[in-house]
Amino acid sequence: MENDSLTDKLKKAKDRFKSILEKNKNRKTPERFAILEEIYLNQTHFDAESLYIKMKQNSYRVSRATIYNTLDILVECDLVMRHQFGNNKTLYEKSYGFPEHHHIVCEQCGYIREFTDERLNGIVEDAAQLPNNEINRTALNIYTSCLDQDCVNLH
Amino acid sequence: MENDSLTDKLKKAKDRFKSILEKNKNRKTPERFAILEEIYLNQTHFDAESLYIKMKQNSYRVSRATIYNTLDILVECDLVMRHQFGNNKTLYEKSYGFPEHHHIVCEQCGYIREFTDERLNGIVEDAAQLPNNEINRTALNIYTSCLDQDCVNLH
DNA sequence: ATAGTTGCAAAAGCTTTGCAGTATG
DNA sequence: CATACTGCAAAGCTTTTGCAACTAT
Repeated sequence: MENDSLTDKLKKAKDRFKSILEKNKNRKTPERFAILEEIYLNQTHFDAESLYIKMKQNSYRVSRATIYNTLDILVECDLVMRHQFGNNKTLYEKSYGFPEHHHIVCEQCGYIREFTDERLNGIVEDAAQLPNNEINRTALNIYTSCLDQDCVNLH
Repeated sequence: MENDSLTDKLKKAKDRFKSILEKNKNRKTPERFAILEEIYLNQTHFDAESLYIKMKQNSYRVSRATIYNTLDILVECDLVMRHQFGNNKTLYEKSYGFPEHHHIVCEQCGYIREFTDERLNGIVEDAAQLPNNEINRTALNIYTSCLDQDCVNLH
């Protein structure tokens, strides 16, 4: 599934969303699917406001309230991940059908790179050994600075 | 130094703060040292507002603006670390003289545990290998849920 | 003396909430 | 046709900013 095209991934995400909404007796409104589509056909690491603006530009009129509400649901459904990279801004990222990964964030220009490392699993499992707990998610963020002046242009 | 008493650590933190302020030609105001003292003699993982309230309760009157300003400086001086544990709140933690560690955060009750793992260093070094970058800090956060109802009481 | 700091209050930025109207099941 | 959902605007929270008054050097 990780080799699917963008539209394949969108389709699978929609199917998942549909079935979870049905299971939970939530309504399958056009707004919810339009938001999911906007997210899955576009770039990763976005904030709520940019998503709002982008949908307005695409002539799809949704309110901010619906954006926030739907993002909450999508996170709950494991279709979207919520991140915080140290600047008091919440960023989101499509996640269903994409491999788990971690982030390297430049504190100067905000550029975000992704990486994976198998060894992390062992660390996390060992660390979280405590009765009555279950791991929901793990975030490993590496914050860097560019050594050159023109940080933004380098990436 | 990691075996020093709280007051020893405070003293060393004050010395460091003093010398960095002098080096940068910043003023050594009583407010700045009062805030440092409040932080170093108290519990870890606090937010700006609680610090503000606590100082007011201790009859030390500082403005919120000074709290935020001083926290910025303390972070810059490596005397305090800034954290975000996924709930849009910035938490701070005294750090000078305390071993580096990572966090396990219960998403239900907010309880925070700390852990260390030597193996992480290798992962971080391998991940961040890119010219013109330098690592400022690394945050590994494990988010959990309690499986029991009375989550808060269990910890 | 002078410029860095403080305090206060206003403003900014992001997110949540209340409510009237709408549309899904 | 009942009620979950949407849109809008207001409110809430945390953090930042502007400016006059103060004080460390």
